Amino acid sequence: MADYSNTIMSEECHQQIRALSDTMELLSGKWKLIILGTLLRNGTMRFMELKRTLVGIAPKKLSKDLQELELNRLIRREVKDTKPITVEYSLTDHGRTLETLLGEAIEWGLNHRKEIIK
Amino acid sequence: MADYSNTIMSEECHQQIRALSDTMELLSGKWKLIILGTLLRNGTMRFMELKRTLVGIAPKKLSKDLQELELNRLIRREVKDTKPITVEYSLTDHGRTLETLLGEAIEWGLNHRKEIIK
DNA sequence: GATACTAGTTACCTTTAGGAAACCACATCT
DNA sequence: AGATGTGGTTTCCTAAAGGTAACTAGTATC
Repeated sequence: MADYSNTIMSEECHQQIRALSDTMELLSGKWKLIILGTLLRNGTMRFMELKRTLVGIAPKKLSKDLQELELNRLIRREVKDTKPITVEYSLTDHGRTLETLLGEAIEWGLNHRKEIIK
Repeated sequence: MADYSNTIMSEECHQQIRALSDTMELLSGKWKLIILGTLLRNGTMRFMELKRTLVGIAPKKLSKDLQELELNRLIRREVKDTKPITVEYSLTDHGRTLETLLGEAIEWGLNHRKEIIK
């Protein structure tokens, strides 16, 4: 998406910006972080469980975000042979590696609020 | 902006989500991270210096993003009494506290690329 | 007086993100 | 046969993000 190839800087710097953009793009949007956070806390959840927990999300959005997260191997989608069929979503090991980063982003956000209020 | 007040979860969890949303909202967008990164590397820069370095950015966008970053006290705007007047932008101390977080986001992004390729 | 550099602003247009409502196939329950 | 629950998809619409181009005001230079 973002292409800064014309931007004046070193190759190493370009790599870093690309990595940063990757990370941001993956987590950007109104619901992705909430979905990840919810799965991080609750473990495995079904589609309708997620929909009921994330009050206000449209099924279309939930479906689309889950697909994107799955494509990026942050979550796993498993169709269970129950009747009616249920679909379980859970974090992958790779998805769980986000936990520390998110923790620090939360810390920074809390601190930022203090900075802005004062 | 984002309001998850209906979402089913504890108050503490709400605070964390708010903090995370704050952080993300601040850094989201096509250019903000690049602007911050550029100022982090180069120190103080003028408007036109930034515009020339960030090849492709429209002056309108640069101006708007700089205003937002200034409102959030991540950068400082100083009008110099030169002729013609010049305007210098630089990170605040608070802005510099982002460095470690960005560093980890870069690390995660690099690792994520390896994970996706394999 | 025309040109150019400073730091922007304004008006207009396109693209993307996201929401609302309806619908689908399949299965069970009554 | 009709209602309900599963996990979605489709269509339509609105709002926000971002790009393009032209324009401004002030100063200095040719």
